[in-house]
Amino acid sequence: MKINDVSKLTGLPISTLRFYERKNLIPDVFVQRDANNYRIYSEEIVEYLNDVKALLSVEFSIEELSLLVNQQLHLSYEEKKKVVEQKIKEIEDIQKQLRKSKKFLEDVLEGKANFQTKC
Amino acid sequence: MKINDVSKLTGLPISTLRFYERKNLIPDVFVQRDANNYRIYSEEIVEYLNDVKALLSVEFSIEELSLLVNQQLHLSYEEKKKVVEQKIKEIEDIQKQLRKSKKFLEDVLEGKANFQTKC
DNA sequence: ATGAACTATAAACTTAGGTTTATAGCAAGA
DNA sequence: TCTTGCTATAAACCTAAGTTTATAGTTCAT
Repeated sequence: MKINDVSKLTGLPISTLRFYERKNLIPDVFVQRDANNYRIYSEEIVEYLNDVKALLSVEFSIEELSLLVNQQLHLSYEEKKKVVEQKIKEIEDIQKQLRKSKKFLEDVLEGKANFQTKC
Repeated sequence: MKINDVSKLTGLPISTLRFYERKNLIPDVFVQRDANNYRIYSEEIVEYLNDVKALLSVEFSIEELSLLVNQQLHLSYEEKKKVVEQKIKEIEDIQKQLRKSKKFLEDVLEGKANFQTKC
């Protein structure tokens, strides 16, 4: 697969795929170069990038995710577990916050809360 | 209340309070100027800013929120309702995404999924 | 009445997460 | 073969959301 195929299958712009690679977010196993220096991707990159997209979309930064992906070989089980459990906690905090915001907006709709009345 | 009090009560840096004001996120009713041009805030600003923080933290941009806060006087009920319902939908999408990401990380912990085995 | 602490503004700076541009080498169908 | 399209890199550019800096006026405790 060449970069344009990956872009179409994942919805990520080509420029973003190259950018993620520079940020070390694309392990070598997923991409090699052909005789013309074109990137040739394995099929598995698609599922991998879908996970990456999901994790980046809210809770992980590129830097954090890159560290996790690249250092996991050198991390002990306990260390990995700590990082992942911490992230799960962060997700739960965001979920809590979202429930509050949603409630507030629903109250606004019902006239129970309102930016205006707060003024 | 002066700006330092608001900062302490909300946890927002003074620079951020001034920045939000420049972005029209602080309606005039919450802040006036004294003889020295110092900002004098009403008590209600604290609750307002807590709502603002919650909404900004995930789903709203400053620009969007500023529009909503400033234009709501001129919006019909139906228009406001549309904006707010749209935002609620966005929140629900984020919630869905978060549940997926959390599941993925839990699978990683249990060894069911793994960045490494994906390589 | 003076120095430390607080307030103000404008403008420059910062960081993350990309996107765009300039330039150049392959490719593939008419 | 030629032209349209795909690929490459480096470097410049962009936006959001703040933060920092420079400069100046104000206030308060001692």
